[in-house]
Amino acid sequence: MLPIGKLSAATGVKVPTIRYYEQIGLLPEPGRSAGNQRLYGKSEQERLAFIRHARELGFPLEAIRELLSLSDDPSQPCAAADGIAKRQLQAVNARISRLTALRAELQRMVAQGAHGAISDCRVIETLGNHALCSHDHPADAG
Amino acid sequence: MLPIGKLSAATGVKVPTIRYYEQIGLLPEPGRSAGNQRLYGKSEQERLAFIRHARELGFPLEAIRELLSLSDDPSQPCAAADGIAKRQLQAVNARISRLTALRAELQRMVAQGAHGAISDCRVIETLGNHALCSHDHPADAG
DNA sequence: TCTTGCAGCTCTAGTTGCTAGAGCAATTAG
DNA sequence: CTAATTGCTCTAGCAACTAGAGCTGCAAGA
Repeated sequence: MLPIGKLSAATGVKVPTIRYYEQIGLLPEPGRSAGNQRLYGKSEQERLAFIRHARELGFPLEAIRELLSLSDDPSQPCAAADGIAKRQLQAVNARISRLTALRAELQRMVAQGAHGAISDCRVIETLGNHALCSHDHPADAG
Repeated sequence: MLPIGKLSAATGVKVPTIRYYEQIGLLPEPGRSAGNQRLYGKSEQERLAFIRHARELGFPLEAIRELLSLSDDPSQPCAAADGIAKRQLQAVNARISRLTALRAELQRMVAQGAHGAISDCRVIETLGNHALCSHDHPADAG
């Protein structure tokens, strides 16, 4: 049985984050020591490792909650979990293409270089004049 | 002189967002009509367009605040603005490479397909077992 | 003129995924 | 036995908005 600090070290999830996950119901309330300190077993550690890995892959906590509830019921079909992963893949792809377009524009801005005073600064001018920018931007900057 | 709704339509920034920008000091307090409604002129509209464009490029509001204060003083050298843009470009590059790595792992997960029940679901298994994943993940999922 | 209905106002609270701090109790190392 | 570390609860804060309540302003049609 590990106290929270050891669990944190073992999984790489910070202590307040573990307590936060418990608070929002991603982790079950663990047993306590005589002195009221949380004690975790193997299954909680695995569950937390699962959460951590999914977070690293960019899954939002709500998706992780759904994946956990699926895996809590092993008779469920796999398709739901697969769908969640596919949505996440699509989201990542969308963010990559957004960012690639942004990079192109930033590179154009920076390539002009820093010459004189602000009054003829390409960076400021480019940002101020949307017409100088060839493409149109979607709503979210990713 | 435009009321806030027209300014919103003209710039593509939502009405509550405009008020929020005023509240945090990115936009000056505009003049008001006899009935206490905000009225905006050309310069505020340009300033807001600048903010919007920079937000679309992913600049955080603090960087935008700095760019605005630079452009408010046209005798400042351009290098500072250039540095901000370069930092932003680096941040975007970092996020792209993070996301590209994540995409590879998600693609591997999804490529296994949805076969039977959760009990032999590749997605769940991959997330649960970090050892199955060849690379190590940095802290932030981007 | 009246009235209807949209637009605007202020204020508070919620979102996501944590992080930081206060002020205390428990445990552990020396 | 004491000091350092770890743990506890609780509240508040971060970015960058978004949503809602409950009110007022204003323009246009009947």
